[in-house]
Amino acid sequence: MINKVILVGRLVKDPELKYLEDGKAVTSITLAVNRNFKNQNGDYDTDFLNCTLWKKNAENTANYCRKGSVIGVTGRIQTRSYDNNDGQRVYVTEVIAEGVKFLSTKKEALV
Amino acid sequence: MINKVILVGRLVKDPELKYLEDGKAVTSITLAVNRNFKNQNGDYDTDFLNCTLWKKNAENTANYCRKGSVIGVTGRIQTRSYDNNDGQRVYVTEVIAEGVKFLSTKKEALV
Amino acid sequence: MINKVILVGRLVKDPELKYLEDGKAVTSITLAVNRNFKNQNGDYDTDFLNCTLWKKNAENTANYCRKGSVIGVTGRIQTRSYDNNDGQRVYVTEVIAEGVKFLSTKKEALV
Amino acid sequence: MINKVILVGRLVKDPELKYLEDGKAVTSITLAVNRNFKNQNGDYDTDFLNCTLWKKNAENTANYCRKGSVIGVTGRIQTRSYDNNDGQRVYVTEVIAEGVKFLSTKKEALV
DNA sequence: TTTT
DNA sequence: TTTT
Repeated sequence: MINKVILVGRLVKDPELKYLEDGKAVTSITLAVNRNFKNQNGDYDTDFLNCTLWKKNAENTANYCRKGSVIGVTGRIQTRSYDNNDGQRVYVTEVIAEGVKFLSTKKEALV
Repeated sequence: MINKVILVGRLVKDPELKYLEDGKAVTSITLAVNRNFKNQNGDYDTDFLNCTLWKKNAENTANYCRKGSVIGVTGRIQTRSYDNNDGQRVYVTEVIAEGVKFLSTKKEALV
Repeated sequence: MINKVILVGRLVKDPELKYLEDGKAVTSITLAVNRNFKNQNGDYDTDFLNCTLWKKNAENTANYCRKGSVIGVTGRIQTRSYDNNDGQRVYVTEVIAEGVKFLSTKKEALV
Repeated sequence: MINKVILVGRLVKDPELKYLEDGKAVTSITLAVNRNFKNQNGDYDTDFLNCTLWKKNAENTANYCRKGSVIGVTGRIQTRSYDNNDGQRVYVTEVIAEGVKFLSTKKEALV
């Protein structure tokens, strides 16, 4: 089946790089993506989309991006669930990045 | 900014059509989208993705699709949050459909 | 930069598999993709989009698909140019497939 | 069927705005999109992709963008053919923009 | 938990 | 709450 996502948005905070026990790099980021159309009050809502980056994508993003950086992410939507402390099932939907593109001000980021 | 999603998957149950007070048609569906790669146990996981359809898209899907139907959805990811009965904030991520395509067996569905 | 294409359409003829001198498998297919909106005469135009598939994607498509098969292709748009026999420069735009999904009638194709 | 394209690239020259006899605004632009992977010589090729913009998208792009501006385009691939002066059939593939996003340096362009 |  |  097909599952493709393409996002361009801004980092809501500095990315934090972690390493799993097996040495794999991971970073979880949240992208603020402003909508292109106005709501009933006449202003633009924004969606806050969680993305998970792996390996080189994780390391590069942690190295080159900061809160406010504009980033393009291509990937897929993934769902998972877990039981929280209150014994309730929590459903999580996030974007798993397959590619990342740095689009911020600095010219070199745009190559 | 950019926020695009393209999915092809199967309906996990019959779609239920509702009408809001203002007369607008809505349908919430869940698409089962099998992944194209195997997990560590050697089988294919599937993601269950909630999509919201509006107006003609909602009505047509309710009329022409059933549990198991293969559907293509194009749209965007949206986030929203609400407080549940226990006073906890719940975060919801769903796909808002802009286009829907019926891809099931019956030839006429594929036009 | 970002360059993503997602198509679902029908094969206009049986795919022909070739092998390059280095042993790499290639298949060039044309997808007929019906538009979702009517032209001024009230009928649906269709776009005929050339796609190039490599390796396993090429071999599987040649093995499992025929004229009329419904196929999903994800990939990127590529441009190239060459000089034809009359010494004229010809510009070619085609889709390079990164993933292929068989969506035809037969149930097993849809896994 | 499904036909979706998402591009982020740079304008290769200033956009030229035209108006058809019926008053509709059109702009044809070419986006230079650098590939994310190296060719056999170790450098990055770039694809030059023709896009056609209509109405407000055409006017805004002509007003706010210049050669070198970074632009996001979402839309579909379209094919058409015509006979050139030498009586030869020429096939054209281009991207018809449905949405445009200005991503250049100037902060305000990124809202 | 939210960016310009 | 999960489809083939």
